[in-house]
Amino acid sequence: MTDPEPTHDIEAVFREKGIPFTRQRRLIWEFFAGADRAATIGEAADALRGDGVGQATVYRAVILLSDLGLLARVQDRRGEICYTAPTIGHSHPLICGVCRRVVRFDGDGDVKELEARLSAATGFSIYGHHLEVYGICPDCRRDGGAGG
Amino acid sequence: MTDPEPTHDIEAVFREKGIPFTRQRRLIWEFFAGADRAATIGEAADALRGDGVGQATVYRAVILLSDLGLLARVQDRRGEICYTAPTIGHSHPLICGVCRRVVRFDGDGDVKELEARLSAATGFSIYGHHLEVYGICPDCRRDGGAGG
DNA sequence: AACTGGCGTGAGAACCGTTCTCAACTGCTG
DNA sequence: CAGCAGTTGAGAACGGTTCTCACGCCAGTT
Ligand SMILES: [Mn+2]
Ligand SMILES: [Mn+2]
Ligand SMILES: [Zn+2]
Ligand SMILES: [Zn+2]
Repeated sequence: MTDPEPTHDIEAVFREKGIPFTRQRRLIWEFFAGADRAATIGEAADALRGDGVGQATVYRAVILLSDLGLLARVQDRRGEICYTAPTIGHSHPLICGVCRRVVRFDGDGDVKELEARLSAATGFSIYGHHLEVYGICPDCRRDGGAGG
Repeated sequence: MTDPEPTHDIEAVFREKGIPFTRQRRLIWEFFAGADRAATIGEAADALRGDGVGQATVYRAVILLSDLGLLARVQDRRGEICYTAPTIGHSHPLICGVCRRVVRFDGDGDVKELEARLSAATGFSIYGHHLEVYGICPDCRRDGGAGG
C-alpha cells in the first residue's frame, strides 16, 4: 500500500506522442485532475460548457486521456461511470460512497499472490485486474453526508 | 481462495420472500445460471424473445435477481456490463477476456488486510470492495479465440 | 502575406440501450 | 364468478453516447 506517484507533466506526454495539447484538452484535463473526487463525463461537460467546450469534445478527450493512461474509469456504488486522475503508475481507488472523493493506493502486493494461486488453480493466464474499495471518508462520517 | 458454494434452490428464496417465481423469471434465471460465462441483458433478451419473454421483463427480472443477490454485475475488459450467476456467498469473478467465461473465487482473505491498512492510513470506514481478475482461459489460449 | 492540408472542434442529429406507460393477463381469495 | 394485487409485453419516451459535417486553427510552404 505505497502511495502511488502523482501525475505530472501531461504536456510532455502529449508532446512526446505528437498529439496536440489544445485549449479544450487542457481544460478537460484540469477539470478531472483538479478535482479530488471522481466525476462523470456529464459533469465535466456541464462545468465546461461556459468555457466554450463542446460535449463531443469532452467525450473525445476522455477517451484520449484514458488511452494515454491519464484518466481511469471507476464506478461509484450505484454503478455510475466516473473518471478520476491522476493515475500515472499503477494504482487503485478508495472511493467515498457519499462524496466520491478518491484516495489512490497501490494494492498490487496483495493481489499478486492471489493471482498466482488463481492461475495455478484454473490454468487462466492472467493479464489484469480491477480493484476498487468503497468507504465513507472522515468528513462525510462527521457531518453525515455533505462531504467537502 | 476457497471455492464459493454454488447457488441452489432459487425457488426457495422467492417463496421465502413471498415473491412469485413466474415462468419468465425462471427462464431468465436459467439463462444466466445455465451459462458458464457472463452475459449482457441484451443477449438474454435476444435469447428469450422466442420464448415470449419481453425485453422489459428481462430488465425487471435482472434488477430483482440482483437485489436478491442471485446475480452479480461484472464488466468485461471493454467496460460492457454483464451479469453472472451463481453468486450465493461472497465471491469474485475471474473472467476470460476472450469468451467471458467466469470462474468464481473467494479472495477476501487477501483483501481484508489491505482494507485494514487503508482504513488506518486514511480514516475511511470501509464498507465494500469490487474485485475482478481478467485472464485468458485455457481453451481460448489453445485455439486462439473461439473459446468453447 | 496568401495558400494548403490535416487535424480538432461544436451544434445538432442520429443512435441505441434503458425506462416508462398502460392495457391485458395471471393467480389468488371469497 | 367478481374483485384485487401483482406481472407482463408492445411500444413510446427518454437520455446518454456517438456520429455528421461545416468550420476554425495551426504549421508548413511558396
Ligand atoms: Mn492493480
Ligand atoms: Mn470480496
Ligand atoms: Zn466523503
Ligand atoms: Zn475464454
